[in-house]
Amino acid sequence: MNISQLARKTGLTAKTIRYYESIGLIPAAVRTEAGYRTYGDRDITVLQFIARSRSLGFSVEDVGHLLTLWQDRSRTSAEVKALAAQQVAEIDRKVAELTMMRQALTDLMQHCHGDDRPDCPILDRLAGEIRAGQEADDAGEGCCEHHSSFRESRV
Amino acid sequence: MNISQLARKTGLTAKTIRYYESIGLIPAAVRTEAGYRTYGDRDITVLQFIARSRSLGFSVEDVGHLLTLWQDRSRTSAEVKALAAQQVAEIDRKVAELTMMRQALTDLMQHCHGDDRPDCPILDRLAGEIRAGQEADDAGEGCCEHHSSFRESRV
DNA sequence: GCTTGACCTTCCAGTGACAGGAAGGTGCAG
DNA sequence: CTGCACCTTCCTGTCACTGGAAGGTCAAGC
Repeated sequence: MNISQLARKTGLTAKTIRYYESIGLIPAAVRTEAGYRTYGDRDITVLQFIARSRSLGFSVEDVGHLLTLWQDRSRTSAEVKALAAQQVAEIDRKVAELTMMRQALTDLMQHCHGDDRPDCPILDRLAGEIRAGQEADDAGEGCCEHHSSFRESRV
Repeated sequence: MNISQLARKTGLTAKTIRYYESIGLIPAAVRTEAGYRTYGDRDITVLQFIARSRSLGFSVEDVGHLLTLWQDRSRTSAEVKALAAQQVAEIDRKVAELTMMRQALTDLMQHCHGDDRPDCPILDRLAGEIRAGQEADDAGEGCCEHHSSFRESRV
């Protein structure tokens, strides 16, 4: 089986498979005389394992760990379950972060009439101006001040 | 005001501010004779606007758009609200994706006793094996086959 | 034998939004 | 004048790939 056949059977791209080989996630493939990579049925299973793990949000590094555990006959199921639990916790963290963003955004939108007029409370609030008579707390600071805790991460 | 003072007042880092200048998100700062960037109070407002927008999940490109709208006295509030709505939709999409991942993960975990024994249904299912007597549908395919729709994105 | 087109190879660059660090210049207090 | 904190630019690294260039290989059809 050539690389694009394997790609088709696993839902990955040939590029991705070569990439996984290059970073050592999978061992180097056997080559034909002409240098073409050849694969067997075992490789389909391995790459599907990887694809499924990635689709569950595990990082490539985590997948490497999972592959090791999978090959290791002496590992305990508790180890694997712990990794999965950690992944669930990470997902929960991201959902919480996104939920806070969503709340802040819809709060902003609620104050905006959203019509033809140029006056826009969303921009005013992003700039730190709080319109009189709408919220009485804080003086030009604190409206959306979670940003240090809110810094980037992967889905 | 030097760059690190501005950084402190906005919650960004000096690196980030220089980066924003380098990609043209903010105009080039005025320099002292020695080449130091100097900033005024207006810059605090602009950078806070940027920091708040970023913390709401807007991409740097989106923030550029928001800044343009902010400066543009003739834009309508509807335009801004539409951008915010788009951002909310994006957040919802990510939450849905994460929620599906979470569900699939907890389903897997539910079948794993998580003890000292090496037998692990999580790994078995990632590899495509469905243990007899637990689920009768599908034959080695289809268990977690959403991966094409599940491919990467930012929080 | 020759061409065509689909495959395969390697290598390099780009993505987004910065962070880290090196090498060197500046400003000011003691 | 000696620290030390700050500033500058430039280069590299992150993560998980993707795109593309330049070139080799294979099988089919003429």
